[in-house]
Amino acid sequence: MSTPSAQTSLRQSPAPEHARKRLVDAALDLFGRYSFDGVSTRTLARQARVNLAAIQYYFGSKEGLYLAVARHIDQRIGSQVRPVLAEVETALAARNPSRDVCFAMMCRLLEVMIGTTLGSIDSKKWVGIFMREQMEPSAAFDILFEGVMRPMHRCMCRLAGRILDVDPEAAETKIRVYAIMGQLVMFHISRAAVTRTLGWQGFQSEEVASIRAVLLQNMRALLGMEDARST
Amino acid sequence: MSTPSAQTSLRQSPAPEHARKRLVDAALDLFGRYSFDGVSTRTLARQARVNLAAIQYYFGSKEGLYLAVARHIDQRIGSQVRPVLAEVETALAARNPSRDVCFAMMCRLLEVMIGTTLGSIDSKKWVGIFMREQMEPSAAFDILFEGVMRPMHRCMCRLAGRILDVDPEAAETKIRVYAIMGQLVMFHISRAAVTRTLGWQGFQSEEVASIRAVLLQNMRALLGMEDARST
DNA sequence: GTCTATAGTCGGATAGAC
DNA sequence: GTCTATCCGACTATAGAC
Repeated sequence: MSTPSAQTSLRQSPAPEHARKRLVDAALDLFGRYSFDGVSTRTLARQARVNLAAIQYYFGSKEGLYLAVARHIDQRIGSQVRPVLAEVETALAARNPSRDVCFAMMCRLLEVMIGTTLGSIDSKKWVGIFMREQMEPSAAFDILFEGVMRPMHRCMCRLAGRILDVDPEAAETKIRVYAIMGQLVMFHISRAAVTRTLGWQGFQSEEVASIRAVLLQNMRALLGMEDARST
Repeated sequence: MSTPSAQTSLRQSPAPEHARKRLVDAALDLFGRYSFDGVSTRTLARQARVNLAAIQYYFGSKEGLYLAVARHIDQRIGSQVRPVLAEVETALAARNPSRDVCFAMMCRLLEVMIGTTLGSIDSKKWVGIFMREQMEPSAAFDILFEGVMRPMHRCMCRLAGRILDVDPEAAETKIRVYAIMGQLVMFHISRAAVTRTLGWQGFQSEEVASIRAVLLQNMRALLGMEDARST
């Protein structure tokens, strides 16, 4: 839309030459909702409003398109997450942050995770792909795991290590951090169950706020930070 | 095997007339690993060592087989879970159990969940179906949700309500219980990530014990039961 | 770069013999 | 109840015009 590539008047194709981008967008949506096997190349091409042959032309195969989507997710989410992680790592390396500061950073990471997932409108698309890769890893798993999940987990382990005064590399620490992350993951995985149980229509800002409040409260409890808490 | 239906000698088919059961077993395994769309009827028939037409004959369609699998899971898991839930409900209704007793029952429910999932050998099969239905509900979701998940969640909410002295029907209580459940769900969903991070080969009894220990510890923290805890 | 047409394969389902 | 053979639609991928 920003590049006026065609001087001719209106064509049939709404966005000239951006077939590649439109394919990735459509694939992100459709793969996220219905899984790789659940979407046909015809459906992808139709939703992207490109020709069927464009998938082979740009990505070599349906699987190539899927991997392009994984890289897209990694870039999109990574660009939001990695700066924050770098900040925390710097703080951990340079200074010797106090327990309270580490806890604050831990909460910040949780906020980032909530913000990029539950809080984001288009999160439902990539979260579906992300979760499915967790359950049934393909070549895309490495991209997503190494790019986003492992750095986040490692960073949280270091913070938890300082807060709890335990070895961040210990198996128990890693498990505890996974358990913490699991609380958030639950609301993605079991979205249908949660909304049905609570009579929600979906995850609007109010519902997300309720979840965030519980998760922050739980973070405090799980890291032994509760000094004078009311329940 | 128990019904000697054929008086003839050994046939090609290893189990006479139990085509139906073998199809459900194969479908449980294959659907659990590869999802509904990821498995063809030919693959199903081959693994079940039945004829291709048997799927239509016994279940009407591939989808019919899938629903039969969902009912099978509901029966199989329900038979283990529902008696415990009934026990807890009875205890809650009849007596007025103390906080400690409620906490013990809460831990018991967690143990049941771990035992039927992480602790069970063939759990990986049905857990995959269960989780996929959570993400992408189909007609099978109602069977699994109403049969197993909702009763479990409701029961845990009642216990949590007494332990925390809050309304078991309150949205916050429901969310807190979902968060608790999420800790366990995480280790199913992110099995690949967890094993890779921890250098595990899978979830053997030792690994499950590590997870159980953390989850029980967290349960204590999340329900405010920590009187004199070290960490 | 974009399109049509089609190759070649595999999918779920069915008919009808036994 | 079980099997073979087959229909027919849908699939991914490709060839080649423009």
